[in-house]
Amino acid sequence: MGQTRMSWIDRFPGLSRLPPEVRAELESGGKVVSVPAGAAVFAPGQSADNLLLLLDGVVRVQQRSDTGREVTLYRVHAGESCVLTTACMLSHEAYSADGVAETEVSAVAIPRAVFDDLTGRSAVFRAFVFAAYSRRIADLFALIDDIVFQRMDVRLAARLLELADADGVVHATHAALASELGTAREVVSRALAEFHRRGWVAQARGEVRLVGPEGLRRLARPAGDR
Amino acid sequence: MGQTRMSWIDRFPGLSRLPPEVRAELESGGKVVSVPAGAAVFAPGQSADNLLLLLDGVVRVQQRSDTGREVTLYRVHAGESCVLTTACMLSHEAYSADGVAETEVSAVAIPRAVFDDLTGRSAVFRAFVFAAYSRRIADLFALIDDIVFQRMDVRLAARLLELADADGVVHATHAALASELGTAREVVSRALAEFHRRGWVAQARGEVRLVGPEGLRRLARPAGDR
DNA sequence: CAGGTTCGGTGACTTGGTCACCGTGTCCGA
DNA sequence: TCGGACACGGTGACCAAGTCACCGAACCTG
Repeated sequence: MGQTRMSWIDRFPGLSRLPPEVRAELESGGKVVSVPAGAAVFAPGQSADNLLLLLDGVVRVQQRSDTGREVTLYRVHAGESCVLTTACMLSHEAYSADGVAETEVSAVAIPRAVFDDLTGRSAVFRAFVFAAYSRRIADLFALIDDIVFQRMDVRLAARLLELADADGVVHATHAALASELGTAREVVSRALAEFHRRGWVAQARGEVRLVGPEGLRRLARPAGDR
Repeated sequence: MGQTRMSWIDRFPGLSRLPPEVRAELESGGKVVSVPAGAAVFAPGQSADNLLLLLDGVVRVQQRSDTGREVTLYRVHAGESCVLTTACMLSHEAYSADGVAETEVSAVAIPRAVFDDLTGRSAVFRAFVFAAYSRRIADLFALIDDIVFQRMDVRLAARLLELADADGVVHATHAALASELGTAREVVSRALAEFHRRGWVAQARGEVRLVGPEGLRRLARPAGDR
Protein backbone atom coordinates (compact mmCIF):
# COMPACT_ATOMS: atom_id res chain seq x y z
CA MET A 1 0.00 0.00 0.00
CA GLY A 2 1.00 3.61 -0.26
CA GLN A 3 3.36 2.52 -2.97
CA THR A 4 3.29 3.74 -6.53
CA ARG A 5 3.01 0.22 -7.91
CA MET A 6 -0.03 -0.59 -10.01
CA SER A 7 -3.09 -1.81 -8.14
CA TRP A 8 -5.34 -4.55 -9.46
CA ILE A 9 -7.98 -1.86 -9.77
CA ASP A 10 -6.28 -0.46 -12.82
CA ARG A 11 -7.04 -3.65 -14.68
CA PHE A 12 -10.69 -2.64 -14.75
CA PRO A 13 -11.26 0.27 -17.10
CA GLY A 14 -14.56 1.13 -15.48
CA LEU A 15 -12.91 1.57 -12.12
CA SER A 16 -9.98 3.77 -13.08
CA ARG A 17 -11.85 6.98 -12.30
CA LEU A 18 -12.77 6.02 -8.77
CA PRO A 19 -12.12 8.76 -6.21
CA PRO A 20 -9.16 7.96 -3.91
CA GLU A 21 -11.08 7.12 -0.76
CA VAL A 22 -13.40 4.70 -2.55
CA ARG A 23 -10.37 3.19 -4.20
CA ALA A 24 -8.81 2.66 -0.84
CA GLU A 25 -11.88 0.97 0.56
CA LEU A 26 -12.09 -1.31 -2.43
CA GLU A 27 -8.44 -2.18 -2.12
CA SER A 28 -8.57 -2.92 1.56
CA GLY A 29 -11.97 -4.67 1.47
CA GLY A 30 -11.24 -6.98 -1.46
CA LYS A 31 -9.14 -10.08 -1.10
CA VAL A 32 -7.19 -11.65 -3.92
CA VAL A 33 -8.01 -15.32 -4.26
CA SER A 34 -6.89 -17.98 -6.65
CA VAL A 35 -8.65 -21.03 -8.02
CA PRO A 36 -7.02 -23.96 -9.80
CA ALA A 37 -8.10 -24.90 -13.30
CA GLY A 38 -11.12 -27.17 -13.35
CA ALA A 39 -12.35 -26.23 -9.89
CA ALA A 40 -15.87 -25.03 -9.21
CA VAL A 41 -16.05 -21.29 -8.56
CA PHE A 42 -19.65 -21.46 -7.47
CA ALA A 43 -22.31 -24.13 -7.60
CA PRO A 44 -26.09 -24.25 -7.64
CA GLY A 45 -27.77 -24.00 -4.30
CA GLN A 46 -24.82 -22.37 -2.67
CA SER A 47 -25.30 -18.65 -2.13
CA ALA A 48 -22.28 -16.53 -3.00
CA ASP A 49 -20.99 -14.10 -0.43
CA ASN A 50 -18.57 -12.27 -2.65
CA LEU A 51 -18.53 -10.38 -5.88
CA LEU A 52 -15.69 -11.76 -7.97
CA LEU A 53 -13.61 -9.54 -10.24
CA LEU A 54 -11.42 -11.66 -12.49
CA LEU A 55 -7.77 -10.70 -12.71
CA ASP A 56 -6.64 -13.65 -14.77
CA GLY A 57 -8.09 -16.74 -16.32
CA VAL A 58 -11.53 -17.68 -17.58
CA VAL A 59 -14.63 -18.89 -15.76
CA ARG A 60 -17.32 -20.74 -17.67
CA VAL A 61 -20.84 -20.40 -16.35
CA GLN A 62 -23.10 -23.24 -17.34
CA GLN A 63 -26.49 -24.70 -16.74
CA ARG A 64 -26.72 -28.41 -16.04
CA SER A 65 -29.80 -30.56 -16.56
CA ASP A 66 -30.74 -33.66 -14.64
CA THR A 67 -30.35 -35.69 -17.83
CA GLY A 68 -26.65 -34.90 -17.94
CA ARG A 69 -26.74 -32.39 -20.75
CA GLU A 70 -25.26 -28.91 -20.31
CA VAL A 71 -25.28 -25.47 -21.91
CA THR A 72 -22.63 -22.82 -21.56
CA LEU A 73 -24.35 -19.59 -20.60
CA TYR A 74 -21.39 -17.24 -20.88
CA ARG A 75 -17.74 -16.87 -19.98
CA VAL A 76 -16.18 -14.41 -17.59
CA HIS A 77 -12.76 -13.20 -18.72
CA ALA A 78 -10.00 -11.21 -17.03
CA GLY A 79 -11.18 -7.65 -16.44
CA GLU A 80 -14.81 -8.71 -16.07
CA SER A 81 -16.94 -9.62 -13.11
CA CYS A 82 -19.38 -12.31 -12.10
CA VAL A 83 -22.10 -9.73 -11.59
CA LEU A 84 -25.07 -11.97 -12.11
CA THR A 85 -24.15 -13.88 -9.01
CA THR A 86 -24.20 -10.66 -7.04
CA ALA A 87 -27.85 -10.03 -7.66
CA CYS A 88 -28.60 -13.40 -6.15
CA MET A 89 -26.09 -12.67 -3.45
CA LEU A 90 -27.70 -9.39 -2.50
CA SER A 91 -31.17 -10.80 -2.38
CA HIS A 92 -29.97 -13.95 -0.63
CA GLU A 93 -31.29 -16.15 -3.39
CA ALA A 94 -29.66 -19.36 -4.43
CA TYR A 95 -27.97 -19.53 -7.78
CA SER A 96 -29.10 -22.14 -10.25
CA ALA A 97 -26.11 -22.17 -12.59
CA ASP A 98 -22.60 -23.27 -11.83
CA GLY A 99 -19.23 -21.71 -12.55
CA VAL A 100 -16.13 -23.65 -13.47
CA ALA A 101 -12.60 -22.29 -13.77
CA GLU A 102 -11.45 -23.20 -17.26
CA THR A 103 -7.92 -22.11 -16.50
CA GLU A 104 -6.04 -21.22 -13.37
CA VAL A 105 -7.95 -18.20 -12.13
CA SER A 106 -7.03 -15.30 -9.89
CA ALA A 107 -9.70 -12.91 -8.78
CA VAL A 108 -10.56 -10.28 -6.21
CA ALA A 109 -13.35 -11.25 -3.86
CA ILE A 110 -15.41 -8.35 -2.59
CA PRO A 111 -17.59 -9.20 0.40
CA ARG A 112 -21.26 -8.41 0.29
CA ALA A 113 -21.04 -5.62 2.86
CA VAL A 114 -18.23 -3.83 1.04
CA PHE A 115 -20.05 -4.17 -2.25
CA ASP A 116 -23.24 -2.73 -0.84
CA ASP A 117 -21.41 0.14 0.77
CA LEU A 118 -19.54 0.98 -2.42
CA THR A 119 -22.66 0.94 -4.59
CA GLY A 120 -24.06 3.46 -2.17
CA ARG A 121 -21.05 5.72 -2.01
CA SER A 122 -19.71 5.86 -5.51
CA ALA A 123 -21.51 6.73 -8.70
CA VAL A 124 -18.53 5.45 -10.67
CA PHE A 125 -18.72 2.07 -8.98
CA ARG A 126 -22.46 1.95 -9.64
CA ALA A 127 -21.89 2.68 -13.30
CA PHE A 128 -19.32 -0.11 -13.37
CA VAL A 129 -21.71 -2.60 -11.83
CA PHE A 130 -24.66 -1.70 -14.01
CA ALA A 131 -22.57 -1.71 -17.15
CA ALA A 132 -21.39 -5.20 -16.29
CA TYR A 133 -24.98 -6.25 -15.73
CA SER A 134 -26.14 -4.84 -18.97
CA ARG A 135 -23.43 -6.64 -20.92
CA ARG A 136 -24.29 -9.97 -19.31
CA ILE A 137 -27.99 -9.54 -19.81
CA ALA A 138 -27.48 -8.63 -23.43
CA ASP A 139 -25.41 -11.82 -23.72
CA LEU A 140 -28.20 -13.87 -22.21
CA PHE A 141 -30.73 -12.40 -24.60
CA ALA A 142 -28.45 -13.12 -27.51
CA LEU A 143 -28.00 -16.65 -26.23
CA ILE A 144 -31.72 -17.27 -26.04
CA ASP A 145 -32.12 -15.86 -29.51
CA ASP A 146 -29.40 -18.18 -30.74
CA ILE A 147 -30.80 -21.28 -29.09
CA VAL A 148 -34.32 -20.71 -30.27
CA PHE A 149 -33.80 -19.42 -33.78
CA GLN A 150 -30.44 -20.54 -35.10
CA ARG A 151 -29.54 -23.78 -36.76
CA MET A 152 -27.02 -25.97 -34.99
CA ASP A 153 -24.44 -25.91 -37.76
CA VAL A 154 -24.46 -22.11 -37.72
CA ARG A 155 -24.04 -22.06 -33.96
CA LEU A 156 -21.26 -24.64 -34.09
CA ALA A 157 -19.39 -22.72 -36.78
CA ALA A 158 -19.57 -19.54 -34.73
CA ARG A 159 -18.40 -21.31 -31.61
CA LEU A 160 -15.47 -22.92 -33.38
CA LEU A 161 -14.31 -19.51 -34.60
CA GLU A 162 -14.56 -18.17 -31.04
CA LEU A 163 -12.73 -21.04 -29.42
CA ALA A 164 -9.90 -21.35 -31.92
CA ASP A 165 -6.44 -20.41 -30.70
CA ALA A 166 -3.94 -18.32 -32.67
CA ASP A 167 -3.09 -21.29 -34.87
CA GLY A 168 -6.72 -21.90 -35.75
CA VAL A 169 -6.99 -25.00 -33.60
CA VAL A 170 -9.83 -25.73 -31.21
CA HIS A 171 -8.79 -27.99 -28.36
CA ALA A 172 -12.01 -29.66 -27.36
CA THR A 173 -13.66 -33.02 -27.73
CA HIS A 174 -16.93 -33.37 -29.59
CA ALA A 175 -18.61 -33.97 -26.25
CA ALA A 176 -17.23 -30.70 -24.88
CA LEU A 177 -18.43 -28.79 -27.94
CA ALA A 178 -21.85 -30.36 -27.54
CA SER A 179 -22.07 -29.19 -23.96
CA GLU A 180 -21.03 -25.69 -25.08
CA LEU A 181 -24.03 -25.54 -27.33
CA GLY A 182 -26.46 -27.53 -25.26
CA THR A 183 -26.82 -30.30 -27.78
CA ALA A 184 -25.78 -33.95 -28.08
CA ARG A 185 -22.35 -35.21 -29.07
CA GLU A 186 -23.70 -37.05 -32.10
CA VAL A 187 -25.09 -33.82 -33.49
CA VAL A 188 -21.68 -32.17 -33.21
CA SER A 189 -19.95 -35.17 -34.78
CA ARG A 190 -22.30 -35.10 -37.73
CA ALA A 191 -21.95 -31.35 -38.26
CA LEU A 192 -18.16 -31.60 -38.04
CA ALA A 193 -18.20 -34.45 -40.55
CA GLU A 194 -20.10 -32.16 -42.90
CA PHE A 195 -17.65 -29.30 -42.28
CA HIS A 196 -14.82 -31.72 -43.02
CA ARG A 197 -16.49 -32.85 -46.22
CA ARG A 198 -16.60 -29.21 -47.30
CA GLY A 199 -12.92 -28.81 -46.55
CA TRP A 200 -13.42 -26.33 -43.71
CA VAL A 201 -11.89 -28.35 -40.85
CA ALA A 202 -9.43 -31.14 -40.24
CA GLN A 203 -10.01 -33.43 -37.30
CA ALA A 204 -7.84 -35.17 -34.79
CA ARG A 205 -8.61 -36.75 -31.47
CA GLY A 206 -9.54 -33.96 -29.08
CA GLU A 207 -9.04 -31.12 -31.52
CA VAL A 208 -10.49 -29.46 -34.58
CA ARG A 209 -8.22 -27.54 -36.92
CA LEU A 210 -9.86 -24.77 -38.90
CA VAL A 211 -8.53 -25.12 -42.42
CA GLY A 212 -10.95 -22.90 -44.29
CA PRO A 213 -12.28 -20.39 -41.78
CA GLU A 214 -13.87 -18.30 -44.52
CA GLY A 215 -16.45 -20.98 -45.11
CA LEU A 216 -17.22 -21.16 -41.42
CA ARG A 217 -17.46 -17.40 -41.23
CA ARG A 218 -19.83 -17.24 -44.14
CA LEU A 219 -22.02 -19.85 -42.48
CA ALA A 220 -21.84 -18.17 -39.09
CA ARG A 221 -23.17 -14.83 -40.28
CA PRO A 222 -26.04 -15.71 -42.59
CA ALA A 223 -27.35 -12.32 -43.66
CA GLY A 224 -25.60 -8.98 -43.92
CA ASP A 225 -23.97 -8.54 -40.54
CA ARG A 226 -22.34 -5.37 -39.27
CA MET B 1 -49.77 15.44 -2.10
CA GLY B 2 -49.51 16.02 1.60
CA GLN B 3 -52.64 13.98 1.97
CA THR B 4 -52.94 10.83 4.00
CA ARG B 5 -54.16 8.85 0.99
CA MET B 6 -52.17 5.83 -0.04
CA SER B 7 -49.26 6.50 -2.34
CA TRP B 8 -48.41 4.20 -5.22
CA ILE B 9 -45.22 3.40 -3.35
CA ASP B 10 -47.15 1.24 -0.94
CA ARG B 11 -47.99 -1.12 -3.73
CA PHE B 12 -44.37 -2.24 -3.76
CA PRO B 13 -43.56 -4.30 -0.69
CA GLY B 14 -39.83 -3.73 -1.11
CA LEU B 15 -40.29 0.03 -0.96
CA SER B 16 -42.51 0.32 2.09
CA ARG B 17 -39.57 0.81 4.42
CA LEU B 18 -38.08 3.74 2.54
CA PRO B 19 -37.13 6.70 4.75
CA PRO B 20 -39.45 9.69 4.30
CA GLU B 21 -37.11 11.96 2.35
CA VAL B 22 -36.26 9.24 -0.17
CA ARG B 23 -39.92 8.46 -0.44
CA ALA B 24 -40.62 12.08 -1.22
CA GLU B 25 -38.00 12.20 -3.93
CA LEU B 26 -39.35 9.06 -5.49
CA GLU B 27 -42.86 10.42 -5.40
CA SER B 28 -41.99 13.76 -6.91
CA GLY B 29 -39.49 12.37 -9.42
CA GLY B 30 -41.68 9.58 -10.78
CA LYS B 31 -44.50 10.21 -13.19
CA VAL B 32 -47.54 8.00 -13.54
CA VAL B 33 -48.05 6.99 -17.13
CA SER B 34 -50.57 4.79 -18.82
CA VAL B 35 -50.32 2.60 -21.87
CA PRO B 36 -53.22 1.09 -23.82
CA ALA B 37 -53.47 -2.68 -24.26
CA GLY B 38 -51.47 -3.91 -27.21
CA ALA B 39 -49.13 -0.94 -27.36
CA ALA B 40 -45.36 -1.28 -27.32
CA VAL B 41 -43.82 -0.30 -23.99
CA PHE B 42 -40.30 -0.43 -25.35
CA ALA B 43 -38.77 -1.70 -28.53
CA PRO B 44 -35.38 -2.96 -29.67
CA GLY B 45 -32.89 -0.32 -30.59
CA GLN B 46 -34.60 2.35 -28.61
CA SER B 47 -32.82 3.09 -25.36
CA ALA B 48 -35.13 3.47 -22.39
CA ASP B 49 -34.84 6.59 -20.30
CA ASN B 50 -37.05 5.49 -17.47
CA LEU B 51 -37.35 2.70 -14.98
CA LEU B 52 -40.93 1.46 -15.09
CA LEU B 53 -42.71 0.25 -11.97
CA LEU B 54 -45.98 -1.41 -12.89
CA LEU B 55 -49.04 -0.36 -10.95
CA ASP B 56 -51.58 -2.27 -12.98
CA GLY B 57 -51.65 -4.57 -15.94
CA VAL B 58 -49.18 -6.95 -17.50
CA VAL B 59 -46.27 -6.36 -19.84
CA ARG B 60 -44.93 -9.22 -21.93
CA VAL B 61 -41.26 -9.06 -22.82
CA GLN B 62 -40.38 -11.01 -25.91
CA GLN B 63 -37.61 -11.68 -28.33
CA ARG B 64 -38.39 -11.50 -32.01
CA SER B 65 -36.42 -13.17 -34.76
CA ASP B 66 -36.02 -11.96 -38.30
CA THR B 67 -37.90 -15.05 -39.51
CA GLY B 68 -41.03 -13.91 -37.72
CA ARG B 69 -40.90 -16.34 -34.83
CA GLU B 70 -41.01 -15.09 -31.24
CA VAL B 71 -40.34 -16.24 -27.68
CA THR B 72 -41.81 -14.80 -24.54
CA LEU B 73 -38.95 -14.09 -22.16
CA TYR B 74 -40.98 -13.15 -19.11
CA ARG B 75 -43.91 -11.09 -17.94
CA VAL B 76 -43.91 -8.07 -15.69
CA HIS B 77 -46.94 -7.89 -13.40
CA ALA B 78 -48.34 -5.19 -11.14
CA GLY B 79 -45.99 -4.59 -8.26
CA GLU B 80 -42.93 -5.53 -10.30
CA SER B 81 -40.48 -3.52 -12.33
CA CYS B 82 -38.86 -3.68 -15.72
CA VAL B 83 -35.43 -3.77 -14.16
CA LEU B 84 -33.59 -5.45 -16.96
CA THR B 85 -34.19 -2.45 -19.12
CA THR B 86 -32.58 -0.25 -16.51
CA ALA B 87 -29.22 -1.93 -16.81
CA CYS B 88 -29.24 -1.14 -20.46
CA MET B 89 -30.54 2.29 -19.67
CA LEU B 90 -27.76 3.06 -17.22
CA SER B 91 -25.03 1.87 -19.51
CA HIS B 92 -26.67 3.53 -22.50
CA GLU B 93 -26.92 0.28 -24.35
CA ALA B 94 -29.73 -0.55 -26.70
CA TYR B 95 -32.21 -3.16 -25.73
CA SER B 96 -32.68 -6.14 -27.96
CA ALA B 97 -36.04 -7.40 -26.70
CA ASP B 98 -39.37 -5.68 -26.93
CA GLY B 99 -42.13 -5.11 -24.41
CA VAL B 100 -45.81 -5.22 -25.21
CA ALA B 101 -48.65 -4.22 -22.92
CA GLU B 102 -50.93 -7.25 -22.74
CA THR B 103 -53.59 -5.30 -20.92
CA GLU B 104 -54.18 -1.65 -20.22
CA VAL B 105 -51.13 -0.73 -18.16
CA SER B 106 -50.44 2.00 -15.66
CA ALA B 107 -46.93 2.47 -14.38
CA VAL B 108 -44.63 4.92 -12.68
CA ALA B 109 -41.77 6.13 -14.84
CA ILE B 110 -38.63 7.03 -12.96
CA PRO B 111 -36.12 9.02 -14.97
CA ARG B 112 -32.56 7.84 -15.20
CA ALA B 113 -31.17 10.66 -13.05
CA VAL B 114 -33.64 10.05 -10.23
CA PHE B 115 -33.00 6.33 -10.35
CA ASP B 116 -29.26 6.82 -10.16
CA ASP B 117 -29.56 9.26 -7.29
CA LEU B 118 -31.85 6.96 -5.34
CA THR B 119 -29.63 3.92 -5.76
CA GLY B 120 -26.87 6.03 -4.29
CA ARG B 121 -28.84 7.41 -1.39
CA SER B 122 -30.96 4.56 -0.17
CA ALA B 123 -29.89 1.10 0.84
CA VAL B 124 -33.54 0.02 0.85
CA PHE B 125 -33.99 1.17 -2.72
CA ARG B 126 -30.82 -0.67 -3.71
CA ALA B 127 -32.08 -3.85 -2.11
CA PHE B 128 -35.34 -3.43 -4.01
CA VAL B 129 -33.54 -3.04 -7.31
CA PHE B 130 -31.16 -5.92 -6.81
CA ALA B 131 -33.91 -8.21 -5.60
CA ALA B 132 -35.86 -7.44 -8.74
CA TYR B 133 -32.79 -8.18 -10.82
CA SER B 134 -32.18 -11.43 -9.14
CA ARG B 135 -35.72 -12.62 -9.70
CA ARG B 136 -35.59 -11.76 -13.39
CA ILE B 137 -32.23 -13.37 -13.87
CA ALA B 138 -33.37 -16.52 -12.15
CA ASP B 139 -36.35 -16.49 -14.51
CA LEU B 140 -34.07 -16.20 -17.51
CA PHE B 141 -31.93 -19.09 -16.33
CA ALA B 142 -35.03 -21.19 -15.80
CA LEU B 143 -36.21 -20.23 -19.27
CA ILE B 144 -32.97 -21.31 -20.89
CA ASP B 145 -33.10 -24.55 -18.97
CA ASP B 146 -36.63 -25.11 -20.20
CA ILE B 147 -35.91 -24.32 -23.82
CA VAL B 148 -32.83 -26.49 -24.01
CA PHE B 149 -33.83 -29.49 -21.95
CA GLN B 150 -37.60 -29.82 -21.87
CA ARG B 151 -39.89 -31.42 -24.38
CA MET B 152 -42.40 -29.20 -26.10
CA ASP B 153 -45.47 -31.01 -24.81
CA VAL B 154 -44.24 -30.60 -21.24
CA ARG B 155 -43.59 -26.91 -21.79
CA LEU B 156 -46.97 -26.43 -23.44
CA ALA B 157 -48.79 -28.19 -20.62
CA ALA B 158 -47.06 -25.99 -18.05
CA ARG B 159 -47.85 -22.86 -19.99
CA LEU B 160 -51.51 -23.78 -20.38
CA LEU B 161 -51.79 -24.22 -16.63
CA GLU B 162 -50.21 -20.81 -16.10
CA LEU B 163 -52.35 -18.99 -18.61
CA ALA B 164 -55.69 -20.51 -17.65
CA ASP B 165 -58.22 -18.18 -16.03
CA ALA B 166 -60.35 -19.05 -13.03
CA ASP B 167 -62.66 -21.16 -15.16
CA GLY B 168 -59.78 -23.18 -16.57
CA VAL B 169 -59.94 -21.54 -19.97
CA VAL B 170 -56.95 -20.24 -21.88
CA HIS B 171 -57.85 -17.45 -24.25
CA ALA B 172 -55.17 -17.68 -26.90
CA THR B 173 -54.83 -18.86 -30.45
CA HIS B 174 -52.48 -21.67 -31.34
CA ALA B 175 -50.24 -19.11 -32.99
CA ALA B 176 -50.11 -17.06 -29.78
CA LEU B 177 -49.22 -20.14 -27.74
CA ALA B 178 -46.50 -20.99 -30.23
CA SER B 179 -44.97 -17.56 -29.88
CA GLU B 180 -45.12 -17.94 -26.09
CA LEU B 181 -42.93 -21.00 -26.33
CA GLY B 182 -40.81 -19.99 -29.27
CA THR B 183 -42.03 -22.77 -31.50
CA ALA B 184 -44.24 -23.08 -34.58
CA ARG B 185 -48.01 -23.05 -34.66
CA GLU B 186 -48.18 -26.51 -36.20
CA VAL B 187 -46.27 -27.96 -33.26
CA VAL B 188 -48.76 -26.46 -30.82
CA SER B 189 -51.69 -27.70 -32.89
CA ARG B 190 -50.30 -31.23 -32.90
CA ALA B 191 -49.61 -31.24 -29.17
CA LEU B 192 -53.07 -29.86 -28.41
CA ALA B 193 -54.61 -32.52 -30.64
CA GLU B 194 -52.80 -35.12 -28.58
CA PHE B 195 -53.96 -33.49 -25.31
CA HIS B 196 -57.48 -33.54 -26.69
CA ARG B 197 -57.18 -37.20 -27.61
CA ARG B 198 -56.22 -37.90 -24.01
CA GLY B 199 -59.23 -35.98 -22.77
CA TRP B 200 -57.23 -33.23 -21.10
CA VAL B 201 -58.49 -30.26 -23.11
CA ALA B 202 -61.43 -29.15 -25.19
CA GLN B 203 -60.86 -26.79 -28.06
CA ALA B 204 -62.72 -23.89 -29.57
CA ARG B 205 -61.65 -21.13 -31.88
CA GLY B 206 -59.24 -18.92 -29.95
CA GLU B 207 -59.47 -20.81 -26.68
CA VAL B 208 -58.44 -24.00 -24.94
CA ARG B 209 -60.52 -25.32 -22.08
CA LEU B 210 -58.67 -27.42 -19.55
CA VAL B 211 -60.93 -30.37 -18.86
CA GLY B 212 -58.55 -32.68 -17.06
CA PRO B 213 -55.87 -30.47 -15.54
CA GLU B 214 -54.50 -33.38 -13.48
CA GLY B 215 -53.14 -34.99 -16.61
CA LEU B 216 -51.51 -31.76 -17.68
CA ARG B 217 -50.06 -31.27 -14.24
CA ARG B 218 -48.61 -34.75 -14.19
CA LEU B 219 -47.01 -34.13 -17.56
CA ALA B 220 -45.74 -30.69 -16.56
CA ARG B 221 -43.80 -31.88 -13.56
CA PRO B 222 -42.06 -35.06 -14.66
CA ALA B 223 -40.09 -36.01 -11.55
CA GLY B 224 -40.74 -35.28 -7.90
CA ASP B 225 -41.27 -31.55 -7.78
CA ARG B 226 -41.71 -29.51 -4.61
C1' DC C 1 2.08 -54.73 -24.17
C1' DA C 2 -2.51 -55.81 -21.91
C1' DG C 3 -6.70 -53.98 -20.48
C1' DG C 4 -9.62 -50.30 -19.46
C1' DT C 5 -11.22 -45.93 -20.74
C1' DT C 6 -12.10 -42.06 -23.66
C1' DC C 7 -13.28 -40.55 -28.10
C1' DG C 8 -15.64 -40.51 -32.23
C1' DG C 9 -18.60 -42.85 -35.95
C1' DT C 10 -23.00 -44.99 -37.38
C1' DG C 11 -27.85 -46.51 -38.11
C1' DA C 12 -32.54 -46.49 -36.62
C1' DC C 13 -35.92 -43.99 -34.62
C1' DT C 14 -38.56 -40.00 -32.31
C1' DT C 15 -39.41 -35.28 -31.78
C1' DG C 16 -39.53 -30.71 -33.43
C1' DG C 17 -39.55 -27.13 -37.22
C1' DT C 18 -40.66 -25.78 -42.07
C1' DC C 19 -43.44 -25.52 -46.13
C1' DA C 20 -47.40 -25.57 -48.82
C1' DC C 21 -51.93 -25.85 -48.95
C1' DC C 22 -56.79 -26.02 -47.69
C1' DG C 23 -61.40 -25.75 -45.27
C1' DT C 24 -64.10 -23.23 -42.17
C1' DG C 25 -65.57 -19.73 -39.12
C1' DT C 26 -65.84 -14.70 -38.32
C1' DC C 27 -66.21 -10.12 -39.23
C1' DC C 28 -66.92 -6.06 -41.92
C1' DG C 29 -68.49 -3.37 -45.48
C1' DA C 30 -71.33 -3.03 -49.60
C1' DT D 1 -77.96 -9.78 -45.69
C1' DC D 2 -74.80 -11.19 -48.67
C1' DG D 3 -70.01 -11.72 -50.18
C1' DG D 4 -65.43 -11.64 -49.65
C1' DA D 5 -61.25 -11.01 -47.04
C1' DC D 6 -58.97 -12.73 -43.33
C1' DA D 7 -57.92 -15.22 -39.13
C1' DC D 8 -57.69 -19.74 -37.40
C1' DG D 9 -56.61 -24.31 -37.25
C1' DG D 10 -55.78 -28.97 -39.62
C1' DT D 11 -52.79 -31.96 -42.59
C1' DG D 12 -49.05 -34.31 -45.14
C1' DA D 13 -44.44 -34.31 -46.71
C1' DC D 14 -40.06 -33.28 -45.63
C1' DC D 15 -35.82 -31.77 -43.09
C1' DA D 16 -33.23 -30.85 -38.81
C1' DA D 17 -32.19 -32.17 -34.29
C1' DG D 18 -32.10 -35.26 -30.22
C1' DT D 19 -32.01 -40.13 -28.42
C1' DC D 20 -30.52 -44.83 -28.16
C1' DA D 21 -27.62 -48.59 -28.79
C1' DC D 22 -23.61 -50.19 -30.24
C1' DC D 23 -18.86 -50.46 -32.14
C1' DG D 24 -14.03 -49.80 -33.26
C1' DA D 25 -9.96 -47.23 -32.76
C1' DA D 26 -6.91 -44.25 -30.12
C1' DC D 27 -4.97 -43.35 -25.67
C1' DC D 28 -3.31 -43.88 -21.34
C1' DT D 29 -1.57 -46.61 -17.26
C1' DG D 30 0.38 -49.96 -15.05
